[in-house]
Amino acid sequence: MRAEARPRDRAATRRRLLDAARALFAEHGYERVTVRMIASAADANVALVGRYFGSKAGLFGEVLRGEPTLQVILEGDREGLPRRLAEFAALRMHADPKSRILRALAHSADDPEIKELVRERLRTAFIAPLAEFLGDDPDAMAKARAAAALLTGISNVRRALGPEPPTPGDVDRLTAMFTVCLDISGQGP
Amino acid sequence: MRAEARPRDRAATRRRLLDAARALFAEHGYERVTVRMIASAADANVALVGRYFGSKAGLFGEVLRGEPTLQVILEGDREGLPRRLAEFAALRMHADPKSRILRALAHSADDPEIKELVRERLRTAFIAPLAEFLGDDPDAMAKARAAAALLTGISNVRRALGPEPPTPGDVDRLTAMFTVCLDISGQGP
DNA sequence: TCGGGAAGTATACGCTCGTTTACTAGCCGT
DNA sequence: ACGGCTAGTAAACGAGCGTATACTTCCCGA
Repeated sequence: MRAEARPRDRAATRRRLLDAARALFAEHGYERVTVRMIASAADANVALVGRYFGSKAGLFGEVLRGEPTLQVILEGDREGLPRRLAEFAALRMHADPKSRILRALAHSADDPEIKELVRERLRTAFIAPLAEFLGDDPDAMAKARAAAALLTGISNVRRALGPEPPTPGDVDRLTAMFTVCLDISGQGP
Repeated sequence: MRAEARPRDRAATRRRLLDAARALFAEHGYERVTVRMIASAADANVALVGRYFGSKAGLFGEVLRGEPTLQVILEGDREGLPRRLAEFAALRMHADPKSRILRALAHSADDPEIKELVRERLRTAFIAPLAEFLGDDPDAMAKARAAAALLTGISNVRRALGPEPPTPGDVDRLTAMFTVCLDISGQGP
């Protein structure tokens, strides 16, 4: 199949590889994805991964760098934050392809280079913004860490046990957990 | 070195392999551990893994089967459970070699056979006992799942960001999170 | 004592991985 | 129109993986 050839376009091919890598890394994590899988999904040649991104790790790094942060969830009132986090964790994190990168964070390699990329990403995209949102609370970092633990843990369990759709009760429970985690007293409806 | 030979003892060798596998799987997860690493750590020959356990997956399954459940933590009063869980998550889970297997659960393969082993283990060793402890609450399963999510997530974050020793405040925060998660009203000192 | 079975060993097989190299083919300015 | 930069390709490399096989070494009971 694929009878007709594609025009030769470095930028477009690079983007196709990046998109394919983003989807696959989010779905399976770093180690379970091969450069051949990425190239195949992008309908490109394997060698181009090396050519355009240096290496598989370089490509992974660029994927991480391009992923959105938690900024969207943080925009809004303080009282509603726990529920926004809970809804993100229960509903959006797995459905929205732009948010699934957190799954990859949860089960990636202990290859030092990759580990450093993941660490940096988890800090700058999640914990640091959340801590900043919490203000000058001296425990802000610890609270953000605990929230990150809950968020990634939800991803783990859903992955291991099956992605059954969460009930409203589940979202309420997660909301309560985020509330006490972040020490936010106000409670939504 | 190792100048003198060991007596030939099938049972002992098997046990050494099992112990080495348990430690390594707990430390690195299923995929990052090779049968050669296990054999080397056990000071045994690679082929014996296949001989005694059938395959790497078979060995992994036997490791999981031999791991203790949460039973020890569940023994005790209902009000103290959240704190026992929090202390386990913050302190014992990473220090006690007998408990570290939960780390492996968090970042293991999506090879179907391994995935099923992990799923089964997570259910029978953690979620099911915890749900049973909670009584005939119709939400018991959902609560246990959320608790499992928090527990494995803590492992993730500690692994990714570094295992800095948790502060008493961290344990208090986790206690509060487990409390609202399991909907246990009583609060310890 | 000595032969057979079992414990343990060395090694090779087939495969997949990330990466690299040598090559082909298309476009564009002159 | 054509030569040269460049996107894209095919294939191979070396390493590491799980596994299987043929072999050696040891012990113990007849």
